This record gives sequence, C-alpha cells and structure tokens, in this order.
Amino acid sequence: MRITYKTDYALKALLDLAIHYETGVSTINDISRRIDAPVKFMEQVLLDLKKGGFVGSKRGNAGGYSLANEPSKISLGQVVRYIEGPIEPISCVEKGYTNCSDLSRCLFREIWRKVSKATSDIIDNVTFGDLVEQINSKGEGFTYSI
Amino acid sequence: MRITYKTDYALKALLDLAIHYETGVSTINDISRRIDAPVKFMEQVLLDLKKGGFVGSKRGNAGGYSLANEPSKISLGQVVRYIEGPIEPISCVEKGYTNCSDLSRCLFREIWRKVSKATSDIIDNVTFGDLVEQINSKGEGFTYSI
DNA sequence: TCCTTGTCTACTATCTCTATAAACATAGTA
DNA sequence: TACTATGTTTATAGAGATAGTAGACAAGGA
Repeated sequence: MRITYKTDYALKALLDLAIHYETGVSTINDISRRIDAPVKFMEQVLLDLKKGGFVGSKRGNAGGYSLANEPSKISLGQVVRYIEGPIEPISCVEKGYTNCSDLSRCLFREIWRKVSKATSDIIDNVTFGDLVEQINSKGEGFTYSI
Repeated sequence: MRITYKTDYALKALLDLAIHYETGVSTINDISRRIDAPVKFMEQVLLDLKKGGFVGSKRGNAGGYSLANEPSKISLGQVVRYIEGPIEPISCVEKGYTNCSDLSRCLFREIWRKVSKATSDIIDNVTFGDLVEQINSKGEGFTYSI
C-alpha cells in the first residue's frame, strides 16, 4: 500500500512552491536542494507536474517554476491521482470496471471501496493552502522540514 | 495505492476455506479452481499463508489445506499486513522510524498517518467469519463469486 | 555572444510481480 | 511393496515499475 518516491517528491515540491508562492519562480536546483531530492529526478517530476497543470515554468535566465494556481485551489488528492494513479486498491473498484463475472456478489469489492473512499476523504480535503496556513500559524522562525 | 494479486488471491483463498470450514481439507487444485487462480501461484500463496499461521496442511493422499483458526478469529487486516506488507503509505509513518531529520515538523506524515489509520480501521474490523455470515444471510441457493 | 535555465530523449541498474517448472517428501491404498 | 495423490522446496524467467543518471538541445536575458 505504498506511494512512490515520485509522488512524495511531487507533493513536497508543490508545498515548497506554495510556501514561496509570493516570491516568484524557483529553479529546479533550489527546489531540489530545499526538499532534498535528486536534481535530475526532480526535472522529470516537475515536467510531469507541468503536464498536469499544477505548475508553470519560465525558461532562460532568471527562469524557474511556480504554482499554476493558488495553493488553496490544489488538493493533495489531485496530485496523488495524477502522479501515482488511481486511489483504488484493486481495479474492480474503479468506475466503469466491468470485467468481474458478478460484481454485486463480490464481498471484497465492498471492503476496498470503503478503503478507497476513506483515503479520498482525507487527501481530497487538504489543500496546499491549508498546509501553508498550518506552517504560518506556528509563528515566525519556525522552519519546517519538508 | 494498489494491492497485489498475491494478496487478492490470499484473501479469496481464505474466504474459500472459511466457507468450507466444516467440510475438511481442500486441495490446492480445488481452491484454485473455485477462486479462479493459477495453481502453481496458489501453491506459493498457500505456503506463505501456512508460514503466517493462517492455514494448516495435510500431506499425501486425501491431504489439503484448511483454516488454522475459526473464521471469526482471522481479520482481513492480519492477512493483508502479512502478505502485502505495511499498511502505511510511506515508511516514515511506521512505528519506530527515526530517519527523518525532524518528524514533528513534517506535515505530510500526519496526512499519511490518517490514511493509514482509516484503512486499518476498516480491514482490521472485518473477519472471515463476518464474510461467511454475510453470504449465509443471503439465503440458500445464492452463490457468491469470490 | 555567453550564461543560465528549462526540455526532451535515452539509458540503466535494481527490484517486484506474476507466474512456471522440476525435483522431492509424505501419506494413504491396492 | 508399488503406486498415486498430494503438499514442499528451490530455481527460473519475462514483463513491468522504480529510481535514478547522462547528454544534447532550446529559450531567454545580460
């Protein structure tokens, strides 16, 4: 039931960008250093996040990445689904699945549906705005390790 | 966030054995056929389940597998943890983890801890006895597809 | 033009998943 | 005893995912 490093890095990168939302763009190098991720791997993660519409970029001198939307408009769930894939622990729970011989009679399907819903309820209801707010409410001078 | 086929087969095999709890042992071939799983793969799964203490076996002619405990004593969570591994979506949530620079300051840890707890609350509170009961309460002649 | 930055493609080592195969051990039965 | 049905163990293998690494290229500002 593990998430991958890619998703972990993606979430941390977005939180980093959310923290620096007012500051302007951040370079891949800056982001990688601040969240302690491999630079070349971060390149790919950020490109994926760009394809997903989560971040914008500016090339050339003084270029870098920035959030495409307000932190409060991006939920963790959106990112996890895009980078990691479906939340559902087993494919038969997914919408539109019709391969089982008789879905209505499979007991495990209902279990995994519940797990899927519980997980979604958590990660769909937290935005990067919420996280930044939590950090700020701790007071000045308190630095988070992302 | 997917579980593996191995876990899926393991759960289905145990439910199958729970349904036939009073009947005596079932052979690998019978179980595989009833839950529609590859025989040679089922061998490994059942062997793992035996190591985990979930099933017992009898060799030789008229041998086979049977549940090691009453169906109501085995929860889905026990099996998932043993076959699939930790429920926690990321290692820093696990008990005893001390590798993070500063656990108390990581916001994502709390999110994944919540997801982990929600999942556990579901799968730790369903036993194979519950599932068999659900099947029986549907009345005679109603066959489940496991 | 030069430097800094993002973009894109390719490559690789390692691991996991999902099986399959063959040789072997055990136990009942003819 | 010989035979057969069963579980046991170990090895192997292809496909795919994971977690990176490398290098050439494109764009934009000074």
